[in-house]
Amino acid sequence: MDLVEFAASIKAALNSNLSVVFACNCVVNYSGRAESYLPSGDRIVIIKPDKTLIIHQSNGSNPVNYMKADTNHSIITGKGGVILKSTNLKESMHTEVQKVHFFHAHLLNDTEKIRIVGTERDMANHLVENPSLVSKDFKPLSTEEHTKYGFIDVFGYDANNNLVVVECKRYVGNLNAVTQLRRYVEKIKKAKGLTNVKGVLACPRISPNALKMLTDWGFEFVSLKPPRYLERFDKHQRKLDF
Amino acid sequence: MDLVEFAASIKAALNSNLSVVFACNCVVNYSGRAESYLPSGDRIVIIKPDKTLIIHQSNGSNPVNYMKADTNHSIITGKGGVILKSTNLKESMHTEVQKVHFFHAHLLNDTEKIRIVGTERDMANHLVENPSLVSKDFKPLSTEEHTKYGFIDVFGYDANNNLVVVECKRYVGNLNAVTQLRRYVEKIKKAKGLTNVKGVLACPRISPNALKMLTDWGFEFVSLKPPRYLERFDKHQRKLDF
DNA sequence: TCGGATAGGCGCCCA
DNA sequence: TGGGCGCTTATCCGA
Repeated sequence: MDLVEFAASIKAALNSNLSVVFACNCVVNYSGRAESYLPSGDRIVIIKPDKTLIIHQSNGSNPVNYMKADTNHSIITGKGGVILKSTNLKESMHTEVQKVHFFHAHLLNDTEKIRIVGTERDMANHLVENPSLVSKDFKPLSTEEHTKYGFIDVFGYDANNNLVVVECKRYVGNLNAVTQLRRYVEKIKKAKGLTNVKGVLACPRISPNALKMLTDWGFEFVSLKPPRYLERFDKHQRKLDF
Repeated sequence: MDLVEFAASIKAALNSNLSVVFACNCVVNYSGRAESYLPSGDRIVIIKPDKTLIIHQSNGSNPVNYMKADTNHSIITGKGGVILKSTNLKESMHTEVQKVHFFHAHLLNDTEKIRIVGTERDMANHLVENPSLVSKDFKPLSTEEHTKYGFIDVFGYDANNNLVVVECKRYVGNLNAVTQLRRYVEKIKKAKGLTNVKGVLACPRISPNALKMLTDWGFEFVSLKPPRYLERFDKHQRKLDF
């Protein structure tokens, strides 16, 4: 497809709610929350009906350049090529298109949303249903994250009526997770005027540095994996293989 | 393109280092770090030469499903449709393709890397070159992040030879930034046996809660925007408009 | 809209 | 390879 046809096609598509997909040789400049410059090369460009623009190089799962939804896109044709000019309130991007490898504009019908299981919230609910995973004497009170004491994953008491704060992490517990737990414990101590508040970090495993900081601060580590209710699908699928 | 042709085309493309781009109606199942299920709908699918797979719905800048680089992709054809089976060491994904709207496999030549200005590191360098932005008497020592005391943005002394630790944030300083700064200051105090170590959080602005915690801990807020050396490009481009 | 926190975060650097 | 952390983080959720 030549640049003249490209300019006409993309102009038409941008006035619809089609999804635009093309590959081209281009130069990209961005100015907004930062500044960036990407010299000439072949990339894949997608403009979605919500006016999100993403530009992908041939590696990695993140776009090299992008503009968020509700961006205005316009086409400027000149002797130097075609420029896709994308602007919103705080940012602007210029994509100088030199050569178009292919172009498609297609209506995508999709009303579905992804369902994900195995999040931090799922871990918290799992702990409330199985309090012995925290400790023999743990009595959970709530998973209400937005208490007035902060956004705490699980909250409860031990046998001596000491408050227990549990922070869940899906993956490896690190220094940040420990400081977060510490912040919650201190907040509750101050708010309630208590000196004995237990802190528990529940995650599949924990980094050595984080474990040291955790024990230095008198907190506990509980090994816990996120629940995986759908794990059967893989086996199920295998049965359906043709 | 019918499913038979699609199966043959994608098989051929997967054995090359072409970038594969297609739109289709599909159902996606994922199992790995979590589990997910995405019912039938039209999406854009990209498989890159590095074997990254991304699936995009018609909104937002992130893929709804994805597999990272170095994933193995295979095609299974059956009476129910074509299944793209993607697996790596810890994860698996099944994309059941029901209908193909378009398909492209293209060689993308791109050796360029993006250059970004206005990062946190740029802020740190800017402070070293303009120490008075921190305070009248600030004498910067280094921007070496990976000291044995932690990954500290800027490090220096004040007029009384007190150590000063500066943490930079590109955007709004929040509770997490303050706890991070606090962790660094405490680590240095302990390691060096000091009682007077200053902590400075440098960012464009700061949330009220974070400011309270910052001052409670005796730290300081310095208002600082990330430097934007390339800001002229936009004006420059405007001159070049045809 | 802002603030706080998660994410199947990703990607980069360094020990 | 794993830990630590920035990111034009994006996205969600509650106040």
